[in-house]
Order: sequence, then structure tokens, then C-alpha cells
Amino acid sequence: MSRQEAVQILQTHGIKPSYQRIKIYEYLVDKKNHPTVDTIYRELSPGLPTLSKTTVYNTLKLFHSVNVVQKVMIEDNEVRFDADTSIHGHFKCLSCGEVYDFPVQKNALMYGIPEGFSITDEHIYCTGYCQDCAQVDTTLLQASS
Amino acid sequence: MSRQEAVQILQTHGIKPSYQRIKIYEYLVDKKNHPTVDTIYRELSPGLPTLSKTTVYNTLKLFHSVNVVQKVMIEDNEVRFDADTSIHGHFKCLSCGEVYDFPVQKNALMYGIPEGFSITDEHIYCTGYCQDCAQVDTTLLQASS
DNA sequence: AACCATAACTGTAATTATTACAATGTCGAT
DNA sequence: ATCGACATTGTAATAATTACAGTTATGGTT
Ligand SMILES: [Mn+2]
Ligand SMILES: [Mn+2]
Ligand SMILES: [Zn+2]
Ligand SMILES: [Zn+2]
Repeated sequence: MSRQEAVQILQTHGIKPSYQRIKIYEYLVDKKNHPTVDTIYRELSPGLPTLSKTTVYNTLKLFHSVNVVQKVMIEDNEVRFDADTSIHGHFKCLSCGEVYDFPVQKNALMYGIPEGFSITDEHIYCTGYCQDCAQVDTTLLQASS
Repeated sequence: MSRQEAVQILQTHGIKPSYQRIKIYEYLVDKKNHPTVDTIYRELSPGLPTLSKTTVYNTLKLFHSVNVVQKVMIEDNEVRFDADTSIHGHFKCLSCGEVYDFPVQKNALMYGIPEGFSITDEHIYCTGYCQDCAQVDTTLLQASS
């Protein structure tokens, strides 16, 4: 994503595009890796030596408040962030730790929610083993047989 | 739930039914309130004066490891627990804080997950305003018009 | 350019949830 | 009654997040 696009998106959400905010937003959009605060801080620090972790926290909270990012919580000890705020599912591989996106059926949720409830946010995620890691298991099983 | 039923379920999952474990399990099953560790501790303490919060943590971790409970994470600062381990959705009202269960379509998830991925766990949740709280909003709006 | 008000950034301290650990208690088998 | 294994407890350590106060960057006004 170009710097100008990033600035554009932040501005249309009422966010003043500071140097740090642009860098953090670009990181999220370019990497698409659902990083934690710590990962973002660790990866951006070298090129932004004065960056404070507090700024990363503040920035993500701001982004989230105007729906520029969504939070992804799968394991209870890590909060991840995603610049793709469209409705989609997340799959975390318990072996390699990778988080994958997957499409979800439109209105998959609506179905069971009672009349009179209004929804602001919906999340779908699962855990398991990705193709690569499941593959290894299979290979090992075969090798040992 | 009777004490005997609780003991039964714990035993069939290979858990030795200690006094504390039974109390915690009964609490989860009877209240169905998706409590946090803190809530469980606070509510059981009066009738179990020696109970340690560490025991609550240990017990829930044990329960979770053998799938006697599932974790419910909706907001990033609270982990809740649910003795209903069947696949169902959770709705948290942002106004009153109540967590409601709702049914989900069978295989709602499978749909988008690529070939070769194996799923161990699936979760669906959303946030919004429950019927009671949305009602109040409507009433207020009408009153002010 | 100098000045100023405002907002953003930074680093440290405080808070909170969770886990580690070591001591103590429980309980059934011998 | 003794023993060993496991469960419980209380405290200390860890880790994530937030609060806060000082500093710096920004943009407008003179
Ligand atoms: Mn995603
Ligand atoms: Mn439930
Ligand atoms: Zn994997
Ligand atoms: Zn409500």
C-alpha cells in the first residue's frame, strides 16, 4: 500500500495521519499477519528508533475505535490486530501458530439470534492444524508404520 | 444438577471429584452465566471459606484440558467459562453485560475452510444490544421525540 | 520567523490477570 | 498408623495493559 493510500484511509476515518500512525497502518495492511502489539513494536522499532510501545497501544485503540482495525482474539494471552475489517473467519494453527483468513457465509450468524437483538460486531474463529502441519503429521504416521 | 450427576461427569472425564471441583462444576452448570474466574471465586468463597483463587484457575484449566468446559473470550480483558461445550454462539450485550447463548447452523464454519485443514475447535460470538437494552433505547428515542 | 495552543508521542510507574512455586492438607492403600 | 500421591493453598513472580506527566511535533496567527 502506498503512503498516500494509507493517509487517505486514516483521514477519511477522522484520524490525523502522523508519521507513527502511518507506519503502523502500513505495517498492518502490507503484512496481513494479524500481529500483536508486541510484534508490531518489535518489527517497526529498528526503522523508528524512538517508537514507544505505549504509542502502539494508543494507536491501535484509536484505530479500533473508528473501525480501521478489528481485534482478533483466539488464545487468551494474545490480542491480534487486523486491518481487514470485513467479516471473515480466522483459523489459528496450533502447531505453527499461523493465523489464516477464511470466508464465512453471509448471515451465518443472524440465523440464530433472537428478534430484538441488535448486532454491532461478529466474530468467527477456529483452531486446528493447517495443511502444512497436518501434512507433517500424516507423513510421520506413514513413516512410523 | 445433583451432586451425583456432577461427580459422574467429572469421573467419566478422568477427573477426581474433589469437594472444590464439584462445587465449581455445579456452579457452572447451575448458573449458566458464563462467569469469569473472579466471579466464580467471589460467589463460592462465602460457602467455601478456604477456597483459593489459584484452585479456581487450576480447576478450570484442568476442566478445559479434558473439554469439560470451554473458554468464552469476547472482550480482551475477561475470559469466561461455559460448562456447555456443544457448539453454540455467544452474544454479549454492551449495555448490560449479559452473555446470551444462541444456536448456530451446523457446519456454518466448514464452508470456508480450505481442504487439508483439521479443526479442533470453533467459536462464534458477537456483541450488540440485547432485547431489553435495545428496548430502552427505543423508548428513550420515542420519549424525546 | 517567533509565538502559541493543541494534540501526539514517549518513558516510567501503577494496575491487573495469570502462572510458578513451595508448603501444607487430604485420602485411600498398605 | 504410616505412606505416597495428588489436591489445595498463599505468596511471589511474570506479563499485558493502562495511567500519567513531561516532552515534542504541528499548524495557525502575529
Ligand atoms: Mn483477518
Ligand atoms: Mn454458552
Ligand atoms: Zn501450521
Ligand atoms: Zn442488555
